[in-house]
Amino acid sequence: MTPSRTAGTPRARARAALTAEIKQVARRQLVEIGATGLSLRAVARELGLGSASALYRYFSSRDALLTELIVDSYSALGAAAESAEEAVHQYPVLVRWLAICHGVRDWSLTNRSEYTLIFGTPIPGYAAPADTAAPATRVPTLLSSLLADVAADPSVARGATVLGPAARRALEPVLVGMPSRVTPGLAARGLMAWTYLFGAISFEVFGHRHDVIADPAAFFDYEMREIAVSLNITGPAGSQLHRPRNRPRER
Amino acid sequence: MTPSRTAGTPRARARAALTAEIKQVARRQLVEIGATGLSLRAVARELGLGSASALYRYFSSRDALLTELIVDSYSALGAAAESAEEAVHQYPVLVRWLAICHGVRDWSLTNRSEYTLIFGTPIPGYAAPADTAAPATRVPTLLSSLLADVAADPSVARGATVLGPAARRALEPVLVGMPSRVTPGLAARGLMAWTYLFGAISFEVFGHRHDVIADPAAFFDYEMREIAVSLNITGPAGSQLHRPRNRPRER
DNA sequence: TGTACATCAGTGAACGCGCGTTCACTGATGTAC
DNA sequence: TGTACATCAGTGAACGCGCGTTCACTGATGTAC
Repeated sequence: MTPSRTAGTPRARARAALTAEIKQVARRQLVEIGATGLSLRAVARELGLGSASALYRYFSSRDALLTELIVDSYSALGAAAESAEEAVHQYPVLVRWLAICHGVRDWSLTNRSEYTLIFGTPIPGYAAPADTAAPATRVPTLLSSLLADVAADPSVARGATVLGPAARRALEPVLVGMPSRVTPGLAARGLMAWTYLFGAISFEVFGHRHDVIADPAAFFDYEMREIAVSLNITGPAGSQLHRPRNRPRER
Repeated sequence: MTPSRTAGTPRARARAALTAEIKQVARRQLVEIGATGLSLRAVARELGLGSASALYRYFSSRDALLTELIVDSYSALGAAAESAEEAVHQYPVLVRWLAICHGVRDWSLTNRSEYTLIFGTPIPGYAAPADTAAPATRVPTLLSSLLADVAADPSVARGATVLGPAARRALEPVLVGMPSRVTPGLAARGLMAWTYLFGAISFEVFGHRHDVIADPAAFFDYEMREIAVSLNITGPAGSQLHRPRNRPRER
């Protein structure tokens, strides 16, 4: 906040501040109108700028602003997942898995429009540039390293997960990036867990669980434990004891 | 096609035909611009109508047109799932489950914009009226009756699926509408299967599997078989023999 | 420290385009006697 | 069968609004000597 703590000249600081403010306002507007309706003129209006053209000093086009918002969203989601995991890194795998799941869900519910930006309907007429690819992999990467630990943990009972040749070939792109300890069968289960995690959250965020599930948080906890079982993460009997304080309790 | 086969006066027939044509054009435009951008003027233009106001003879507003498209989409999806199941109704549960899954997926990939309409980002500013509720339940209803058959089938090995009190309470709205034979544990698995089915399809339709899975059809078949296992639908050893002709083969 | 110049931020008009909806209207189709 | 009237389909202008982007510009801030 104080000038001494911020790098650069006053002008550079003002620039950085307004850039951030523009994104902030744009994010807020996404809630009401969605990505398709995001309007530079409306953003300028809310910022009190006399003209929309002023924004072109900060973003080269509407799509450039959208791209930055998308990159920021992926990064924020990745950071939320990573810090949730980090907080319980020394606990058993089940606890870490649940921390990631709840971290992702909490972020998604708190930042619905940003979640929608990255996991909702692709924006018509908008082609995501390459910049968005890297931040998009943060959660998958985190899950991969968790899988590696699952594979390495001798205390985890492991059923033989056999993968047919067709499924194995289909999964080739995933297997390439996987830690070597992770067997194809486990990678397949991991991909399914990833699919399920975001499928469940999308259903909740988009309202498809509205009249279906009375207590979404409780059911989410239940279903993620079930998915853990499918990952061969069988919670230790005393896992209740290992659960960190700020995880939702099963009621 | 011939007048004798169509009910009503010539005028009524013309009206029905144009109503259908409007929806057809609107559906086509959804592909390019999405639901938010659906424009009565653009539809009128493509139809060769001299003015957009002519459409108000057929739909009372833009939202009314959207509602009809949504209802139609739910109905078409439901019909696709039902007919896929019907074609293999006499086969074992596993075959029926897979038929439903592939039926839903095939329809969704063929009708991406309609899928997006009902399972994509909610349309900002649009509130779905009650008319959409009933057709939305067709697939869940179909799955419920499949679950009932799973519960009744003595040849299906059933592990005791225990549901904690919290998860059970969370599921109450679902349990109310379930066939009585379906235990809460099975209902929970069924809800998870439903979540997974649409989670996987949404990922595919929205492009999140693009650089991840080389052969989406093959992996989809694999994952739905895995989900079947979680439903305690263990395929009979000879299920290969029972698979109907037009299901994709595992390669 | 003071002056001259360059850089940057923001303005406001303009271009060319889009939209949903209302309304008074012209003509054609259908109906009742 | 023929006429008089009512219903309906489609027109075109208008209202009031929105948008992204370009461009010449004013004034303030920063920099080099």
